[in-house]
Amino acid sequence: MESRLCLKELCPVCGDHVSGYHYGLLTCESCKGFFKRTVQNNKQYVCAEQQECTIDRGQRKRCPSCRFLKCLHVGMRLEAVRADRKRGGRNKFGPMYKRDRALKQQRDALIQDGGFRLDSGSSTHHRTLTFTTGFHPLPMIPSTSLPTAQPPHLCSLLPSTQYQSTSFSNWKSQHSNNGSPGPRDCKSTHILYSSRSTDTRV
DNA sequence: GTTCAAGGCCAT
DNA sequence: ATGGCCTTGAAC
Ligand SMILES: [Zn+2]
Ligand SMILES: [Zn+2]
Repeated sequence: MESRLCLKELCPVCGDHVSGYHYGLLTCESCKGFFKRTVQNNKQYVCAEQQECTIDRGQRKRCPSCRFLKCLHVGMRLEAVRADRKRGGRNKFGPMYKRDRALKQQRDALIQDGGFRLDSGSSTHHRTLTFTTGFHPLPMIPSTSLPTAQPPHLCSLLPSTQYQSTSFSNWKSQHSNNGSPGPRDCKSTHILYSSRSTDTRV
């Protein structure tokens, strides 16, 4: 029942339970970590099939390539991964997370408020919609999750291509190497100046 | 002082 | 490499 005490949403990537907002939307803890590792270490995956692998709780480990692709397709944002690796604080998505939460919360309130529970026959009298919280009648719920966000066209999201967008997307060092699978050593090698990029954490 | 998402740690 | 849990820290 309670939407907050359980977060009954499912991860749009793998279907596992979400643990909160991560890099732009609600995802599970594992996909959060996977996305972070992938972007931070500039991992390059190659699908052994045709980029059509099923990503679910039990198979998400099987094809990192399709998993990362799906991460991007569902809207996880590269720019939410900090190139400078600074911890804590709030990024520019903070307000959006808050609004998205409010939307979901209100939607839930409507549903539980008899929104879709049409009286099972009998009384033909219209029930007065009492908004417990005193909210105004919402025009309509767009149903989509993050409407106000500006989803970059999927084209520019693909890591396989050269050009990236911004922030971490300067893609650090795509030129770092070829052949050797190890971008690694991000810990010892402090890459990049403290670039501010699009991450507006002032 | 509280939030809570972003990064770090480390046992699988 | 994965993912559960921990620490951090600007916004509120
Ligand atoms: Zn997931
Ligand atoms: Zn695949």
